[in-house]
Amino acid sequence: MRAMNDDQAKKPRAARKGQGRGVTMETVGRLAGVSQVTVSRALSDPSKVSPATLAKIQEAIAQTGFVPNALAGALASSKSMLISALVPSITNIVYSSMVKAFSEEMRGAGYQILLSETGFGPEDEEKLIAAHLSRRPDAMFLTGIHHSAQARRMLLGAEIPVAEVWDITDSPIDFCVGFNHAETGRAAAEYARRKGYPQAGVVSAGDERARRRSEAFAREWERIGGAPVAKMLFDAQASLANGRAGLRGLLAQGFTGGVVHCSSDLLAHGVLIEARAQGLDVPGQIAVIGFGDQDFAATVEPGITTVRVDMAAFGRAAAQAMLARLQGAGDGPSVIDLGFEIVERQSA
Amino acid sequence: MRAMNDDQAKKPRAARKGQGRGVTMETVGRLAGVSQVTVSRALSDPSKVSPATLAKIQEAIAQTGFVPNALAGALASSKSMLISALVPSITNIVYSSMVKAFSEEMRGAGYQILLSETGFGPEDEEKLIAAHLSRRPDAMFLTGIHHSAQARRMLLGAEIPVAEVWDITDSPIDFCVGFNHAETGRAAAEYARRKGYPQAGVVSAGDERARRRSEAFAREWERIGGAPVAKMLFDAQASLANGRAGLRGLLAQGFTGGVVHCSSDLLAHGVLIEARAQGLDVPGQIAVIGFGDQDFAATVEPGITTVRVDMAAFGRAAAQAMLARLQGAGDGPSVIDLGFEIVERQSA
DNA sequence: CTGTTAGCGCGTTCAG
DNA sequence: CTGAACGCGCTAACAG
Repeated sequence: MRAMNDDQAKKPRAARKGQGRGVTMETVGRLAGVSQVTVSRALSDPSKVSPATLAKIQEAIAQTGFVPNALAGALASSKSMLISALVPSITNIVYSSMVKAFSEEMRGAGYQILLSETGFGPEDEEKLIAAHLSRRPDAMFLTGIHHSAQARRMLLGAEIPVAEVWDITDSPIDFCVGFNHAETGRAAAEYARRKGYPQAGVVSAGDERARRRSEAFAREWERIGGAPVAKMLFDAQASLANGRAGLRGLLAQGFTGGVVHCSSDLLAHGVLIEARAQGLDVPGQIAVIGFGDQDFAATVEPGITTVRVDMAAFGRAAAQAMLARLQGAGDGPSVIDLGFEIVERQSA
Repeated sequence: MRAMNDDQAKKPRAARKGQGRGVTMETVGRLAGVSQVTVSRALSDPSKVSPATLAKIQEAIAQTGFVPNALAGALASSKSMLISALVPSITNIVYSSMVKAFSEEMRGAGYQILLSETGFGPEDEEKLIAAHLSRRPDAMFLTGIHHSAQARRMLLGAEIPVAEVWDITDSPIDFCVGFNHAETGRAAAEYARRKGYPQAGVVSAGDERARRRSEAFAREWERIGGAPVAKMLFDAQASLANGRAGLRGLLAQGFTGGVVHCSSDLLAHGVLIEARAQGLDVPGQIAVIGFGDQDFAATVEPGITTVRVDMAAFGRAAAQAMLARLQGAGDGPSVIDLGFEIVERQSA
């Protein structure tokens, strides 16, 4: 290991004192001619130290390249300034833009984010939660509202603010921010019925919330008089390729034309590409409704009619509510419904 | 704050003992009739404890909901099992897929990832590095090879493995894994020349490495006899909209047809969409070369000819080299060039 | 404004 | 196989 140029690699790190690392407040204090506590104070609240000693301390810090040990600080103060965040997937723009906004907001208040992917399904989420809690985060950001009983217990036991984002429920662990997924499906169905499409199909990715949106669409469509809905339900994540395959599958099921409700814009885009490849007119023969209003939805031709949800807003709202709790500003609302909006473009 | 139902919010956390939190190895030990060390041993190496006491300890843990305090553990052992990672943007699939692969690999070895976004440009990267180092990570994952002198010094002082990923250099801080960006531009230029396109244009996003690829393309194109290259250089991140605007810009500059080299597939896709919108034939009138081989590149019509780099492989390679160093397996290579490959499709 | 004294919860010796 | 003692680097009272 570079720079680990000791003879005995097994030797505890602490034995390598006096080198670049191992610079503590004690070291800095000695160099500045003050005690360790004074250094601590100078760092946490410079106004509690005289300008003269402050200067000496700062110089000593610069000379030694001292970097405070946040681990020790957290242990002593019971404040880690760490927020742990769990998302199904960081490569999915939907979640990454959510945590991005959340992180930026939290960083502004001095917090750092410990981020992990849970994959879909709460199996190993439990182990991840335990691993995260062992770092003693000051709060936790979770995606979705479905967590194992054991997970809930651990979270409650941790006695920290817990945000459940991207979905809402009446019984959050602590508080939740998001929107009603089923409602978006119903709204889309109503919109599509109004437009008078003869048939409807759904293409859905293999994620529980996506399914909930699709199911709601289909149920509502049929409830308000639509013909039975053709379905293509994938187990995999959404992708353009699945969108294309989705339309082909619908067609193979005897779907002859009408509206296709997709659980994401990515799938919708795939449907669009396949429709064009097959010479089908959009929205004349195939109309498409997506979900998410990702930036490409407005840019492709034809533009994708979709359900807009502001993921960045979710992240920000979660951060604000969390910060309020962290600052002990009482409990605040525990269900924050940010809603959604249907954006009409050319595809449906 | 939920569950923070003390009267005095100001009261130190430590004062709330005997509740759900504040369960320590001491607590567990008392319940199991053993000392704290024994609990520690039972957790770190069950074989060092008799089966009987092990069982009692496990029961006590289950009863109390004990979660080990990794902060204290790290402080005592100088091993945080934390890896810090810095990427320009987590919403960019290029980087997120890299860290995803990296994280999965590292998690397999028991490490967790502290992830932050640096944005582009090394200004605040420095502060972020300091913040991360204060958590005493066991190693660090950096994107790119351009870091301030101060940053380099801190990193060297930390005496931990440092991976610089996504680009290569002969003088890494510790080790780097990636490919030669300029080389991809040159290879693309050579490919395009061979295809006999009459003119060339570039559309580039505002990121230093993207620029390096574009510049190399233009220089090589002109060096091997091509006509002067038209350029559309954006300051912003790549997007479909910028791709469309890029082609419009090129056209406005008098570019009448030929090959367009894009710094990413996203831009290339935008160029494709704009070409179609303007009734331009691809690749007859406008040929397009992208970069990245993102999954949609093969799925759109026409398929995008692009430069494939395996980001997941970068993440994995970085993790493997890092783990080797973490396990003290000597230094290993310090420059890991994973190369790239031109993927020919219909767009050029 | 500054120093002293105690822990924070856990690993790591060293004895039994 | 188990326990006592000590220290990791820092914050939190309490004195001066």
